[in-house]
Amino acid sequence: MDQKDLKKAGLKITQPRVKILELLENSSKRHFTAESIYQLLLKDESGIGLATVYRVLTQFETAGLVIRHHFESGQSVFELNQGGHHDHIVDIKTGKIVEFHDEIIEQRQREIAREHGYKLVDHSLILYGEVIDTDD
Amino acid sequence: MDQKDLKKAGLKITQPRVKILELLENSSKRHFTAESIYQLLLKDESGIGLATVYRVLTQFETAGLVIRHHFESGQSVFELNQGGHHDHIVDIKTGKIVEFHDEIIEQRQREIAREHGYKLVDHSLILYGEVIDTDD
DNA sequence: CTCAGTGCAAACTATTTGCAGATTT
DNA sequence: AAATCTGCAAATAGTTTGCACTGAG
Repeated sequence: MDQKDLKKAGLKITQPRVKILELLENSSKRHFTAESIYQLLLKDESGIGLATVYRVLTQFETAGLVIRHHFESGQSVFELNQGGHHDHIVDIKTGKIVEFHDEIIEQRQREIAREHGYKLVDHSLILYGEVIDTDD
Repeated sequence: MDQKDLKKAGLKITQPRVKILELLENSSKRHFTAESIYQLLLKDESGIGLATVYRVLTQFETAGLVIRHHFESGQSVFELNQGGHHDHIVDIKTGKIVEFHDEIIEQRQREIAREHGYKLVDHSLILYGEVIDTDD
């Protein structure tokens, strides 16, 4: 079901695009920087350049296959778009990212936008947290 | 009440710091990029360099005088910290920024963090909206 | 007078782009 | 073969830093 998505987006099925898509789908992690993807590809000796990683990710973003986040880090973070919208909790100590979805907040955001005369088009919500007690 | 804050932060009272603080306090706008502050200073022929603007803003941020936001724009946006926490609505057409505060959302964020085993330390919420009809 | 602060240019980080050669269809 | 795509190096945007000089206390 990879290549379908690429074709649908009007993108040729090339080695870099397939490799990157596979990586996004089959990795245990869900969040990547362009650099981290580049590093993973290096191990595979695919010979794919960093510029290509950026180009492919941007194309994927445009095609709606991938979502780009702007966390405080300075680097963009990319994540496969699997439909269900969610927001993120970032562990300020470890950088670990947890996903969540909350209808109360979603609903309230729409109301607030409305109250100010706006239609909510998009939003970005990131919670920064610290683990509460973990003596494992 | 300018210089007090500077002293409290252990910063010498220099022309660039005073000028920038004044600008943040007395402008009709509340949100600035480093570049926009630099441009305003240019008009005053203060001879203050862009590097200094960045240095001063970073010092102000450390001192808690200023808050730095990371909107999608790629540029950091700075705002005078006047105590009351708030979040932002960004008009996707004009870039205009509206502030709001909502206790329901604030409360819910804490609960969600808790539910996931985190203590909420900070958060970033930005709504992107489109004006609903304005035939003025 | 001393040390923090500043301007300028150079350095850096993340990302984008031009171009000639390689790939997909 | 035609058009798209890629790798590399160079370009760009935003921000930071080294250093010799300036200015606040």
